[in-house]
Amino acid sequence: MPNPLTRRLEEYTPLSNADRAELAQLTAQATRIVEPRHDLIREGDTPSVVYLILKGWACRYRTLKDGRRQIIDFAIPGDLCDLNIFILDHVDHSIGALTKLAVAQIERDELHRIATSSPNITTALWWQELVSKSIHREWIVNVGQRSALERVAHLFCEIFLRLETVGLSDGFSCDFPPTQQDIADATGLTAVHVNRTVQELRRSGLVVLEGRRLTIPDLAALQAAGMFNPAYLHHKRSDKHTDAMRRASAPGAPAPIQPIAI
Amino acid sequence: MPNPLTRRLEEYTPLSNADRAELAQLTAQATRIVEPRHDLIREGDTPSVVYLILKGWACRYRTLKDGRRQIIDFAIPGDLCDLNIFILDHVDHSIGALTKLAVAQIERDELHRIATSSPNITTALWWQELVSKSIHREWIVNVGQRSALERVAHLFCEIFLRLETVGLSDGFSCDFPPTQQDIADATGLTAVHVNRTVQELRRSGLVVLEGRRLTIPDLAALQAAGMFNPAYLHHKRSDKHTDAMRRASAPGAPAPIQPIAI
DNA sequence: CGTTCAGTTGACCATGATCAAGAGTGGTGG
DNA sequence: CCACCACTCTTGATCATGGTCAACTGAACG
Repeated sequence: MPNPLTRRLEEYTPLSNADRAELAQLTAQATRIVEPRHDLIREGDTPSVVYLILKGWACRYRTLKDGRRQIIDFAIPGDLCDLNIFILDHVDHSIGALTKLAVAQIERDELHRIATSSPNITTALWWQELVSKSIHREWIVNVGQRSALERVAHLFCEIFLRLETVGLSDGFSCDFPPTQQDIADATGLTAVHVNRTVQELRRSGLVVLEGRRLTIPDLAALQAAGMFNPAYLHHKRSDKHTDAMRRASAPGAPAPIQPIAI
Repeated sequence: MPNPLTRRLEEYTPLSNADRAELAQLTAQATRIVEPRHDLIREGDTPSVVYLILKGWACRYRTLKDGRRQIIDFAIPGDLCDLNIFILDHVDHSIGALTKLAVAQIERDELHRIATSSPNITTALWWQELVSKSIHREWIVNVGQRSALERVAHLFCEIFLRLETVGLSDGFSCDFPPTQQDIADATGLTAVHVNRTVQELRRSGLVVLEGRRLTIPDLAALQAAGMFNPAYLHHKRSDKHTDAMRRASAPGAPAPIQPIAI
């Protein structure tokens, strides 16, 4: 079974055996362990390495001066943290461990070497970066427009599908370490209201959430309840249909993607 | 006076005269005019060009099936739309014109040529991409955690500073074409409540908003009211302090940024 | 076996939504 | 030039979603 990063990247680009070997090597870099509820990176830091999550969950978050906290995104195995250290000079958000966390520390130079030698990997890395931006956009919609029930349902759908693409679901259930307070911070609700909302989802049979494990008996139903449309995740599978249609309607069109140098 | 794109990019990287000439050429590409309230790109499209906003305002947005609309970001002169067409195969959001809009259409190949020949420009383009991602993050915080008054104040601060960096403010006022309904869609409020909130901001002397023009008599006061911290915009000026501190504390450190090929 | 932390429940409250109507403004065509 | 239309802004009355505060339960872990 391939490692999570390889699985994620192959979600987008077909990789050669050489590419896979390169990625395996990345994964084997110096590993750092972070204890639950400790920070991997803190706002204002200027990290010199890129972190690759090998095992465990983390969350990106920002805090306001008066203590309010907003979780910006969850990070799961296969996610890279802060490719942007190549460009921006300090990180603008913190990353905290939700569980015990194992991360590979990838040196700038190492990543740079791979990026120059394996264009497939580079494209796939940027793909991950852009998908995570698309996820940000969806979160703005989530907190801005959806009701409490929709928000929580939507979050469950997203997490489940993202875990699925890295092989961390068994088809209808997955680990789910965030506490109700974490869900609250991610959805812009309070923990009390998240509790009531989760109970409602349970009552209507849409989710089973217990013992840090999430089960979704009927994904389509939960998606409907959360107004969830997976297109924004830009997964291969969810794009298949659109892809096929586009190729059919634009016969002479898309050459393989032209990578852009940076 | 340099064009808005040049101004924006120089906010990050010093550009050579050759770089500036290249950018001027980009700006001189085929121009497209879009009427107010019409779409430049629609969700699901697979555009073959990158748009550069020359004049006017646009907004990125997503809509839910039942008509709810969330504005994800405003786009102003100097903003590039969808650099990601190099990687993702369909756009996941629409871009609509708020005013009459003039955009330059930059062909993939053209951009690719410049990217390979001018590393400074490439870095600067990716910088813009990453900053806009950071802005997305801040919007999640805005809609997720802030009160109505804070949200609107925060939006005003952001827009004002972004316009300032492209030379579209006179120090304390700027154009502001979005309607109160647009502000509502951007902040996750209703138009009625935005109206009351704007009135409150007016009453306390924090903003003057009339005739599509925004005036901020006391920016520091408005920033305080909106819990606004400009760090997330990654502007040169707001980073100066941190930069200086970092250089002082890490003597042997940061070599010029290693661009990563893609 | 006590302490801690997540989850749960209830009573009450407030922010912001909804609905509806009217006022101002600008553009268009008769 | 004026009448009309469309759009934005404004205001009031009422309502509902979700917040706040506080107490209690239960499981996990030393």
